[in-house]
Amino acid sequence: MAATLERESPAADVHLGELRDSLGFLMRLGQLRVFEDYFEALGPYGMRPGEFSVLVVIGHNPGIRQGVLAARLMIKRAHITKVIRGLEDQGLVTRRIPDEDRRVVELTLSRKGQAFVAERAEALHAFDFSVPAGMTCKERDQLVHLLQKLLGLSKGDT
Amino acid sequence: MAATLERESPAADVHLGELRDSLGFLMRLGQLRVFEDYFEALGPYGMRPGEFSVLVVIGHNPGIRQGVLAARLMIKRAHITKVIRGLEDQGLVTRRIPDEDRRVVELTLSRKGQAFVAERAEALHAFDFSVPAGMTCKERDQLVHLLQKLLGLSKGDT
DNA sequence: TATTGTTATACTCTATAACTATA
DNA sequence: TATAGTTATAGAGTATAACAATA
Repeated sequence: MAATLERESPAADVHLGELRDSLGFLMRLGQLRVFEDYFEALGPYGMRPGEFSVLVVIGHNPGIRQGVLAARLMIKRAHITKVIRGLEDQGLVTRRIPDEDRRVVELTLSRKGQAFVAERAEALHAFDFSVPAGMTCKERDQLVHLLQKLLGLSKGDT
Repeated sequence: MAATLERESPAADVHLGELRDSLGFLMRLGQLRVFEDYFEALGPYGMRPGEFSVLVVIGHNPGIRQGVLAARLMIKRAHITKVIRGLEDQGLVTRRIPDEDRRVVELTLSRKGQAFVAERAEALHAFDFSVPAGMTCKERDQLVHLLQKLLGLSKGDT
């Protein structure tokens, strides 16, 4: 009963047909499922997945250019602008326009941003090491590994 | 160059830190990646993933109740109402309120809806059997299998 | 009272294109 | 001319709560 947020109907025996083997369909539903668990575990900490991943990546790449960040996170340029401004307004992120190329924006975590991430790192870590219902720990690791391959992260850098 | 829709920056060597092993993060990016391929392959056919999966499931479950459909597809009741009305306006779906329980709505594909799905089934099938760049066919199947486990579809019905 | 679906509202995310300033 | 970022606008998707009809 903790599986779905809104399980007012028994969706048990529904025939999915070809969707049952569709990677796109399974990825979509799988993401919803995992995010459900994510919000259950981390919602109280006031972190939304998208924004938090932006903070983590900036934290690991001080001075990263906004466009590079957007490309890596598959966020559109027009959208990342809004996200970054939001984080800047909260005092979590610092923008800097370097003299070498005054078109680009370099991003860094502020003291407050570093603290914000640090405070939530443990909860995120705990969640990431939890095992989804119905899977073994080994299967979870295998899933993570295959997703890394799908995304071309297998032997790339951390 | 076919990988990302908007690759205006070399997002190559970005450090992801703990995100690299985060199931939620990987599922989110993975879904975006797969949907990118999906739109590239099936966009011309005028199918959006969400709506199309609704049609396929109704096709495989004639007379399915709206609430059951929503629960299975993890769509909120308030949202499925709009989706179904849109499909009804296009003449693809038929709604029926049975006399046994006049609260519920039973959904069926119209002739036109059946044709719509049939016309696109082959393209979908071809896409679902394609292998994402960087993966072997075996790895793709393994990924599908693990996602089915994550979603509790392993031994359930079709 | 509980259930099913609907309506209304607001917010997030995405998509697109036009714009600026810099190179 | 090309690039990096911004702005504006529209649309899709989602979340929430209040509501009507029916059970």
